[in-house]
Amino acid sequence: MKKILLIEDDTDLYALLKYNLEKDGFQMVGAQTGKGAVDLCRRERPDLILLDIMLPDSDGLDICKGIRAHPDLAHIPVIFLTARASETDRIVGLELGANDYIVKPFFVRELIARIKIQFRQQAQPVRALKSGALELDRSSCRVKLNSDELQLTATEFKLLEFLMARPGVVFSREQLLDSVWGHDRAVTDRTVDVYILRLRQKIEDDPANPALIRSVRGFGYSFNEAAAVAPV
Amino acid sequence: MKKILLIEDDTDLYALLKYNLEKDGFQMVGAQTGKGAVDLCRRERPDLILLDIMLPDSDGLDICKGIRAHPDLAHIPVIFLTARASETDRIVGLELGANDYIVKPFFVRELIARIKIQFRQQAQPVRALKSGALELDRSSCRVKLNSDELQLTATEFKLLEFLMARPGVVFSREQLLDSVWGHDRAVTDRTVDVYILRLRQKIEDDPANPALIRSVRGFGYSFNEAAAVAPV
DNA sequence: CCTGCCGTGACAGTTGCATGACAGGGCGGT
DNA sequence: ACCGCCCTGTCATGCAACTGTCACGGCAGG
Repeated sequence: MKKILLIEDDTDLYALLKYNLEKDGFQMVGAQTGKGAVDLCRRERPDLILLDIMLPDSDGLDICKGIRAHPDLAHIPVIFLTARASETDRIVGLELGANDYIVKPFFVRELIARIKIQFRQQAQPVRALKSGALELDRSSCRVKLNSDELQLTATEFKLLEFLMARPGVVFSREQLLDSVWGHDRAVTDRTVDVYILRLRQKIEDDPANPALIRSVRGFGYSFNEAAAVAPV
Repeated sequence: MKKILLIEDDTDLYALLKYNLEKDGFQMVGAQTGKGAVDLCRRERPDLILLDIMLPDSDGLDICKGIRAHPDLAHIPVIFLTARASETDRIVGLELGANDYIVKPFFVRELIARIKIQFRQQAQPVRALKSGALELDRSSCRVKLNSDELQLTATEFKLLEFLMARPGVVFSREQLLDSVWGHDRAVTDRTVDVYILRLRQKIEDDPANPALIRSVRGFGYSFNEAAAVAPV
């Protein structure tokens, strides 16, 4: 869950945002004053900061500068919320290191969408498939079974990746050839059998009694969706 | 220099933006129609896309969807430029994968500031990369192995930097050529092999048994994420 | 029982990668 | 402007691993 620090002196707006953002699943911490905002930030380590520029006791721009100057906090996205709509204000705010600049009044849902953009950009592109003891990591092209790394060939990997991404769905040999081998390849459909065999020998505890890759006589093969919840 | 793709049918606005952005040091390519925008993108490989939503022949939202669906283009930031200011339009645009949504009329300088934010976020804040005995310093372009400085050529450095910044992730030769050499270079993919070889000869204790740069047969190469915690 | 589908082992052919050598060219020094 | 060095990119080669096919046998279902 992402933690958002909200610094806004307007009580009504503060409550409105807190309510809506919590409803959207964010954890909210906040202050209605700018004093000690950088310290608060150091303590709370939020994932994002919503910052009013015009605060009664201090300037949001200075707070932003302070955050950007702090090496441990500099990476945290800052979104300005402000009534200052002039061109100069916008430029100054954006060039000061803010990640977005939203002019009041604004739509709450647009704010939420813009917050999510900040998180989306941080999102790790780790794309892993997991099913019980079997783990497949697309980015590193590694497959683990009970934390032991398996040595799969390229075709074996692509076939397993395709099946694991669609658990429970049965694919004919022709479909697998199209999707894994490529439409242009002229390959016998029995080739699929052989690769299923090789995969089973590597990933199944008992290749003769396959628990992960299911043969569907007359149709093809599928990755067993129940494998994830299979008892020991 | 950053390359920006501008898709905007309004001739005046097109010219205005092209002029101002080029004055700011960006390389501009563009189209005044949405037809074949994704293909254009694949050819040009821009660093950012400015996209009008309402085009005479197609929908900017669809173009954005097409770009996000293409694995090689999905990472490119997209900024919508549009006269559609309603809440729903904004939300749809932002949730479709756009990185920003700017409502016409807008300030050109604000647009430029927002473009720069996209590039700022891409910039790696990490000055130094470290993995076990290997250290790479971006600012000084130096690489040390066990505190001994290595003499790397420019291409070797860029390749190592790219791989070390993304440990564990496997990249195809084509991706490496795109990212390290530049997509416009006409270079054989075997060139990558040679540079991997040269890097290994310099950074690996035993180049024949590489511990840092991993070959993934059929896929490409990756920097070994386990290298940092490798036992003695 | 019989037909057709599937599992399995072996094998020839092909691909992919590591490596050494080499020509062209850019860049710095003079 | 000239020269030379080092970088750059390509090629040829050899080896190891992977790929795809076949043939045989077993099993399931009708």
